[in-house]
Amino acid sequence: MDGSLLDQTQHERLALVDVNNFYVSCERVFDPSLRGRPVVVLSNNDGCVVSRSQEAKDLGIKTGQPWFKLEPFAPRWGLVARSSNYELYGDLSSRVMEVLGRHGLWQEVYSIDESFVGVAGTPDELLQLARRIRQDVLRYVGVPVCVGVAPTKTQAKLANHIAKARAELEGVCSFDSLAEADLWRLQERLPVTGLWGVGRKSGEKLVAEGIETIADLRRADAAKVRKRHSVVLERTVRELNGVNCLPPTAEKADRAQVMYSRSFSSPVSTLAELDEVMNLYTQRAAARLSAQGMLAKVLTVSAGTSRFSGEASFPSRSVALPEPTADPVLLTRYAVSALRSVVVPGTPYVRAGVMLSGLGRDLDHGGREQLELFSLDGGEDAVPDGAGPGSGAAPARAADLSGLLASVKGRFGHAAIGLGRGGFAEEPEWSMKREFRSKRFTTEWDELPIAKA
DNA sequence: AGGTCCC
DNA sequence: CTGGGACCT
Repeated sequence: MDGSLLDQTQHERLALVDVNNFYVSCERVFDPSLRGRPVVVLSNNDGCVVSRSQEAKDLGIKTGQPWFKLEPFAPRWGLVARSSNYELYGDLSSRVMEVLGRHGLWQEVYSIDESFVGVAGTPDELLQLARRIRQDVLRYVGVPVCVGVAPTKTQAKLANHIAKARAELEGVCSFDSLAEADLWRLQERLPVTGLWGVGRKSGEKLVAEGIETIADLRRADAAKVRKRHSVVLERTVRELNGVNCLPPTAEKADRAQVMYSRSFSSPVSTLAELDEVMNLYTQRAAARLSAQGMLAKVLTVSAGTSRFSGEASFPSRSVALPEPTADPVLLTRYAVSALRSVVVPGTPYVRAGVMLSGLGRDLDHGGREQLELFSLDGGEDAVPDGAGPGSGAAPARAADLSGLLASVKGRFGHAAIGLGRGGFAEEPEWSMKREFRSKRFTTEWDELPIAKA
């Protein structure tokens, strides 16, 4: 039956919306000169390709390719590289999600650039809605998305792939608007590997059993698939047949650990520099910790030399903290001395990290995310409510300090304040290489785009 | 704990 | 080709 012509009943469906070439698309929002050209976004330290524009894909560039191998060809190809700018991507991501949320009955953010959205309507209405979603994201945020609409998550993923692959669909594919026969024909031509939930391993195994296309898998006996493979794959089969069996991805449970680990642009071998590194990294980790309202019981520091040259060494050390804390001052002190105790001066370290674990909820944290700047300086405001006489003045101060740091950074930029070297505006020498980073147009006051009328 | 998958 | 997280067996 051709849904779009005959079927006027209401359906509840899922839309899977994702941004095309997300990082590259973000870069293009603020730099239109990148449109229509091959563009790649590089990983930390400008190491290798993590996102490619369509034009870059057409050149045969693969994700994971090291930039230094590509760079010589860049001028000839007109290829442009950008360092990753996660502040920008994170911010644009939340704007995309906000727009999607307006259109759905419910929303499940699946990753930085994709989201499931609950939709309902007749087949025609669903198709219109999908088109409107695409238009709105383009108009309000400026990035292109594809939309796949179907009865189950697996099918919605598939619909989304089809929307991407077939230009004539203009970024939108809704199963209810396809004739059943056309849908089968499409699935007969698509390899089973690459379907959501079918990775390389099970893909190979399926092919060996004669299940080569998505249509083959859809026709397969679910019970047999479960026996031979797994319940996961059984669910995929059932989902392909229109039976919802993937529950909403669970609310993200509290993290078990917070880690901040980076490699340097150039090796670091002096204690003074390693102190600086620990200073900065621990403050980053502590900020994340307190943003999530958690306290840590254990701190682990580590450093590492290059794996490629000579004797590799990966010194690390864990410290049990005297009490659960998120206090950046305390944590930084422990981190600096812990790393000092395991590191050998003169060794060329290329990366270091701080991990906070043994996490628990900070019970005193509820609803106090946004601390006012002046709550610290005197008056009754300096005494947090609920703190009885003699009880916990020190932890309260720590919480306030985290909030204060976050709030100042939010208002005046990341370099505005910090402990020790953390507050220096100038980047230290070992800072991650991000030679081609665009401005943080939407999250730093000093980097707002300027419009001239 | 190890395997698999996904982003 | 790197790392992290989630889920399953």
